[in-house]
Amino acid sequence: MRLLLVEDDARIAADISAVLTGAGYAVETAGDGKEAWFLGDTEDYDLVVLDLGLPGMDGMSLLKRWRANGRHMPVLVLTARGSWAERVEGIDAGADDYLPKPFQFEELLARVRALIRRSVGYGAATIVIGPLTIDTRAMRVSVNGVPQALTPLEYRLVSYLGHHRDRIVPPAELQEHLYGDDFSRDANALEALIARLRKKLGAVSIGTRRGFGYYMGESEP
Amino acid sequence: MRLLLVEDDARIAADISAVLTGAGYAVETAGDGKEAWFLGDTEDYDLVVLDLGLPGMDGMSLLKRWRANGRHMPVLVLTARGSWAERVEGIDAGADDYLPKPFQFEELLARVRALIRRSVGYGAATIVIGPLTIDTRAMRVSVNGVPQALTPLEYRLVSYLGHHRDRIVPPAELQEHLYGDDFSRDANALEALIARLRKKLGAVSIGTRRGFGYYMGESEP
DNA sequence: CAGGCGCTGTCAGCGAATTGTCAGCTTGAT
DNA sequence: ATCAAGCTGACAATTCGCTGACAGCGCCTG
Repeated sequence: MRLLLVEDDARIAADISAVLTGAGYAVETAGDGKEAWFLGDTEDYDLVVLDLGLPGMDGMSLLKRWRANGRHMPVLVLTARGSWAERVEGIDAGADDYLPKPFQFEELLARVRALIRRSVGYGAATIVIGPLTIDTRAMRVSVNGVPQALTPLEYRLVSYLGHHRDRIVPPAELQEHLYGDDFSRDANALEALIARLRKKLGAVSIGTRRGFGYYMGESEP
Repeated sequence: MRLLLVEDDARIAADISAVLTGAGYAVETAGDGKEAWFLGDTEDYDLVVLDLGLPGMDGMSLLKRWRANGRHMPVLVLTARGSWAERVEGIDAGADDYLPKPFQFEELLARVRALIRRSVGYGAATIVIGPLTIDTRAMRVSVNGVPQALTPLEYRLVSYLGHHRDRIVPPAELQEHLYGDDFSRDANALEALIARLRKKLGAVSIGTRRGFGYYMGESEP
């Protein structure tokens, strides 16, 4: 799961980012409205956490412009001023949920989970592919009912492939979702990761189409 | 996805073309305004990348004339002079997005993706030619509903011919698309590739017009 | 603070799929 | 009939992806 965090206060951004990263999400941060606009308009995120009252561009108009451009990702709005009028305006603008500051990180996580579940699984919090089961709520994976201990990166990988089942995912896309914009990684890092994952899940789980990418589920020609 | 790149500087054109091709688009290049006008007016592109300041015909009037002729494909304008007045004029003329030079290729790709997504809305981009179906999103090809295992190069070849159906494509153009500027390859490499592809797809699929080139679909003189 | 441990990136080597090359053959045009 | 363009099968070279080992890093524990 790939998240965009829009927050101008660097200190707060770092805290929230740490919490979300710790929960297994790939988090990218935008510090001002312009950057947020560009990222949200051009990249694919599974969810946006948006703080109102940004420098550069008002958070509310940012949201409106995304929606006007047909961007439908769920947006969780953080606001210090939880007035009723603002809530209405925000929902009009296309916000999916509100969280008044200050808040507990627990609650942030719960709402993030709820929004993602609502948008990706049509209510279903588990993905089943053959003998493999991915519980996106508990972030656990089991094979033939036997729970597997996956590392955070491994989980993000199965999760992404699971959400895009029956589709060939190019390595570049996986890199982007796993590592964000960080281009420092060797291409081999991904291959090593996949090798470890296959060892844990059993060879049947992740398929390769040489020259194209990886997939889970039915995609064999 | 089929793109037209209008750029007079051959060196820059080659670079951009390579990047876009690498991202999976079928790219054609026009080096001057007249050629661009002709191609943009007669062929169907999913997006045009237009550099202003061309010889032969001003990019801005080119754009205006396309729009006047009812061509609605998205246009991404590249400009060295990102002045406010010019932006306004460009948007008036029908540009969908601006990218000031110099730019990172990453950013170009992101904007191209965004424009295409906005215009087609992730529509199922499948090309059907007789018994042959090309799913450009899943990068899969099937004959009479039976999926075929194609190698990356083979796929790029059918994809290109599919995008240019009913048109004779000269071997040189195919070479350029498949291999870029890399002239090291023997001319026979392409013929060998086509032979392998025909074997997989059935002989009916790719036609030869001796002395002119290859084609898919109908091509009676 | 030292030591241990789990996670992940890097490296090097291997095997296999993909693709280029070659030589000879077929086909179509003049 | 002749010749060049194009086709094809075999083979070689190259590239791609996989794997096991190792090392650096951060985190936890004692």
